[in-house]
Amino acid sequence: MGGKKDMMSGDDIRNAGLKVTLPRVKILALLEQSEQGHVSAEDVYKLLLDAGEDIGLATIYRVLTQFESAGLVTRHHFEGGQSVFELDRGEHHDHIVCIKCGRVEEFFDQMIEDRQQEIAKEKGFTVEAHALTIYGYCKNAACRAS
Amino acid sequence: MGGKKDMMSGDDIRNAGLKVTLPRVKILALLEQSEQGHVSAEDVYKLLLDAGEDIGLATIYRVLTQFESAGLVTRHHFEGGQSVFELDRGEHHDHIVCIKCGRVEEFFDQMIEDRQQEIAKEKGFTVEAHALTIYGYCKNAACRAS
DNA sequence: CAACAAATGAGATGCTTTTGCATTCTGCCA
DNA sequence: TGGCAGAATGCAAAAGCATCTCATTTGTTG
Ligand SMILES: [Mn+2]
Ligand SMILES: [Mn+2]
Ligand SMILES: [Zn+2]
Ligand SMILES: [Zn+2]
Repeated sequence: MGGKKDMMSGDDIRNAGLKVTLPRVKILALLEQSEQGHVSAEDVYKLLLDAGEDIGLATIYRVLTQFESAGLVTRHHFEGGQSVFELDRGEHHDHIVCIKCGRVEEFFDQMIEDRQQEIAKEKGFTVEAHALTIYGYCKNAACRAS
Repeated sequence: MGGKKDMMSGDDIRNAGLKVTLPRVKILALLEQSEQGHVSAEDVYKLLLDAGEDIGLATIYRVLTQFESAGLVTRHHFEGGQSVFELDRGEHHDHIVCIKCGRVEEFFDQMIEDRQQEIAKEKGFTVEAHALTIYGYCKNAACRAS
């Protein structure tokens, strides 16, 4: 349960019951190689354009949503309007985001995970998901000057 | 730091550097008495209409945003499109939301708060804010049937 | 390689939130 | 208390993000 995975391929697309099309392959590859790992649909659109792939924004949204349903991709709702996507490598984690430069770092803390379960139990809830995002200034010099 | 506050009034509006207008008074009163405590701008709009106050939706958004800047109100970005607002009574807390009926409960856990600080420190971040929301099914019978 | 279903692109559309502007209201002072 | 300047409001238009429609193109399978 929740194993690792390093490389996504056309097989993953096929296994999701989707046709292996050029847009899907390119989008998956981009997520794979993406510097930051956390990108908006528009980021994907522009990065692909830079790479010479003119794929419609509507298709990007559609594909990302399909990938999400298939469990290949995770969607986050950080502050700032646009949804942010990242490849789902099977290991849950939460995020800490720099509100100055946008840098995103990941973390996983079992203690926090456990406490959430306990809190939910106390309140009679069954946990399906959770979103924890810390916002602050990263160590970057330029981000320090508040 | 972070004291309690039970009743908001025109003074709070004035102290925020805002004129005490009917829309502002009504919106603040509604948040004060609101059943659920967590309402969208449209909720506010409709509830006020029901109460016979026809205040423009644009004004509601403007006022809520101003209240937020003034620290009278907190805005949350739960899943589901609309922003959710609540009166800021000065005591930080996080939320657990039923994805079936929408019920929102609040909790505060010092252990989770502390761990976040530690994690941020490890990563060289200065924490400015955080958002933790647990999603699941509440104890309500109708919400149990997954 | 034909045939058909699935997928794509471009633009329309939907929804939430913000903004521009003419009109109305508040707070303040004479 | 009356009047004024600036602030606030309402309405409609616009903006931002995401989804949908539909004609056309592209995988996939036999
Ligand atoms: Mn991540
Ligand atoms: Mn709350
Ligand atoms: Zn930074
Ligand atoms: Zn419920």
